[in-house]
Amino acid sequence: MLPVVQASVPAQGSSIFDVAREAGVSRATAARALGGYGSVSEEARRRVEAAAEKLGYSVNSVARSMVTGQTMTLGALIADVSNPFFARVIRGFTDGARSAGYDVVLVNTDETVDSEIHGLKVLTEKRVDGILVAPASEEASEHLASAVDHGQALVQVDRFVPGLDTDVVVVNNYESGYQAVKRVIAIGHTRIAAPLQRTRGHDGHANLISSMLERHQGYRDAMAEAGLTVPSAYTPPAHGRSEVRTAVAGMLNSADRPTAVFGLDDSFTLGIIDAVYGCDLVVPDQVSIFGFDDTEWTTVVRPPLSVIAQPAYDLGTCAAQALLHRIHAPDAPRQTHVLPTTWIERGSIRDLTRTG
Amino acid sequence: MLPVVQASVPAQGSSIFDVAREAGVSRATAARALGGYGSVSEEARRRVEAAAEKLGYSVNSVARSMVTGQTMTLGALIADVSNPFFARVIRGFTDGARSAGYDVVLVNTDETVDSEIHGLKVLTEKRVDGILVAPASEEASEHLASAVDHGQALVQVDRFVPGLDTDVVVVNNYESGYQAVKRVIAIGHTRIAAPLQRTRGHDGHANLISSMLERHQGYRDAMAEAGLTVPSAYTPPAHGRSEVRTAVAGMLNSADRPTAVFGLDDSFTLGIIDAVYGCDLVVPDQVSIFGFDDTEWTTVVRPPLSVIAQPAYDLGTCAAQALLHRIHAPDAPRQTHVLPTTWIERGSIRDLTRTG
DNA sequence: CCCTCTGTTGAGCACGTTCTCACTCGCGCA
DNA sequence: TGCGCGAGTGAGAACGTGCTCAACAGAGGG
Repeated sequence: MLPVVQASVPAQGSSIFDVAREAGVSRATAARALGGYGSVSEEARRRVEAAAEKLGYSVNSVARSMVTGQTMTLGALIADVSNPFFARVIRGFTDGARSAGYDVVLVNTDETVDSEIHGLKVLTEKRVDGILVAPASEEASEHLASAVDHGQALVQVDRFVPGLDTDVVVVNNYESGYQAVKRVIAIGHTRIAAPLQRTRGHDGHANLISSMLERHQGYRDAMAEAGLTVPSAYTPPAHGRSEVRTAVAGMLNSADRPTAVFGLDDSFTLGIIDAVYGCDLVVPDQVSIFGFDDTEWTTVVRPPLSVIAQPAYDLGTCAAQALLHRIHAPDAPRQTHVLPTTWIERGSIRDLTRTG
Repeated sequence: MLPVVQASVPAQGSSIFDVAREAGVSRATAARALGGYGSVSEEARRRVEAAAEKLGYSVNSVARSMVTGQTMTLGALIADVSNPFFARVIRGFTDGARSAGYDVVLVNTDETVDSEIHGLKVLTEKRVDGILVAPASEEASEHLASAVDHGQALVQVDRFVPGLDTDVVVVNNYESGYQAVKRVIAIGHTRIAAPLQRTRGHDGHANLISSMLERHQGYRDAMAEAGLTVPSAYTPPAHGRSEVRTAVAGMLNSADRPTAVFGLDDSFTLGIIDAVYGCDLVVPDQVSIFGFDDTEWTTVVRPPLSVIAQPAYDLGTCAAQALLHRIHAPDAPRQTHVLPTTWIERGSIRDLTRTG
């Protein structure tokens, strides 16, 4: 009877102990050869490398993390990856992390505080080295403050909780909204609408999002500065594309129809376009539209859409850099990075100062 | 001089040992109380829970993984999260994983074999319990085969490497392309174009992607079956929106202009629309367009776009389920899940059998 | 009184790695 | 010969957890 030949590549993976035995050296020597530290003879190094190759050895990062105290992993707590804006932020974040040898665990919160709390707990237990967060609420943020107190490296992106002592990476939402509306006023518009993000707090929390609030505040200040009043019907609270569609359809059918509508984000702008088409209105002749965030589709609608473009990818890379810097220097002063937006004039806004 | 009071919540986090000491019990008892196994007296349980609360104790998942051998983490090796299709797949995948207590590490490959190899290596070292992969190439896949041989749980999504022994979750790409083109032929079109995905192999690999190939094969078979010849100018190889735009603009300006153009994916369809607009052609009067994948913008272009909709989110959840099942039952027979697509008729295809 | 059974507890091993410490050996120099 | 020195090596600690094993106390039955 032939002896059973042991499989050269065990299913459960081989440890450095197996490599050492195969190479005929101790664990310490094998570790030195593979880890590239200490001093190892040329002969031993060759044998260890051959053994590792033969056994298909793969370092166990989990065990390494036990010793080093770092997981080389970052966490990302965002609303929804399938939202194109966050998708680009995440892409930038993973690229920035990866170039420094870090990987990213992704958690979606759907703007829900409960999910954010649970996600934060899981990421903490997984001992990620840092966390990117787009906070779900300005109000309910004790869990984030607690994480910061425990020394967790945190960076807030897109929006931020006032008073939370972390690095922040945002665009100038207030100024962008203010300037865009000012431009639209300058070409003769006086009736400008801007649906407001509706707070939805099934858990009793307000869910105020600073970025949306600031954009809207910029809009209101530009209106007020020009001496224009904003009827409350122009700022209906809504959540998501279909609610915006309904709300905007209502105001477009009213006697006091706005001449321009401002979409605070991608989904709002889509809802506004839906409503305009539903009311059979012509853009920009009968109603002008402008939005926040320049997604891929803004050039395939007719007329192409004028937008405030924000550098979503760069927000992600910048956040990664800030976070890695924080991990490296925990006590360095917190920084707020404000990235510039770009006004892209296309053809969706009518110039009312020109006749015809 | 006042004695220095030790911080109640140490920055580097407390272990179960600290909790046990605080509660005045042994590590084993504290572990039992917190882990909910074995038997612990009511008194001890209360003291341990109070101590854990006071110290802000958080289980160390890394150490737990050392013992249990599982990380409760899955990996995702996809081309690009900022691609809306993959963003939705990933959302479905993370949702499916999360509902079973798993988290997801995200790695982008940009359809590059080198990145895929490196990403697979990292995920393996991190000892993820399973990996979702949208293979970058049919040809260069030894690394994937090797992972399967080593017992790594793998599921292929959107596309697959023939002969690779894993679960597969796809849509019926061939049939979808075939049926769509057959419909278009049925309403009188004979000159139908479909730009082909260009293989870009800077590393010498072919980078053939089965999903794109199958859609295109369906198109060619439908054409052949109707006795229609496809000039090579109708299937220019291109990569990405701008290359497609250029290629399609060329054929639209030629004498042998197609009456309909089929976009094999989201970015192709966008490029086709770019070209049509650039040539000042009217859709569908002068040229018809239909595409694969129903993204959010397909209803805001005029006319709204007729598409083959695919359940991207469901692909993700289905892949998560398949992967979790595989982890639980490593030797169960491999399955291929084919999810249905939906033909959505909107208004971007002209019926040539009707006059006017 | 002794024995058994049950509830509760603590000691200690294992996971796989990184890294420190101590040891051996060969060589050069006083 | 004795000593120091450096290269190379192995033993072993540490990280924090899950879990097994043995011990111990108290209750209850014979």
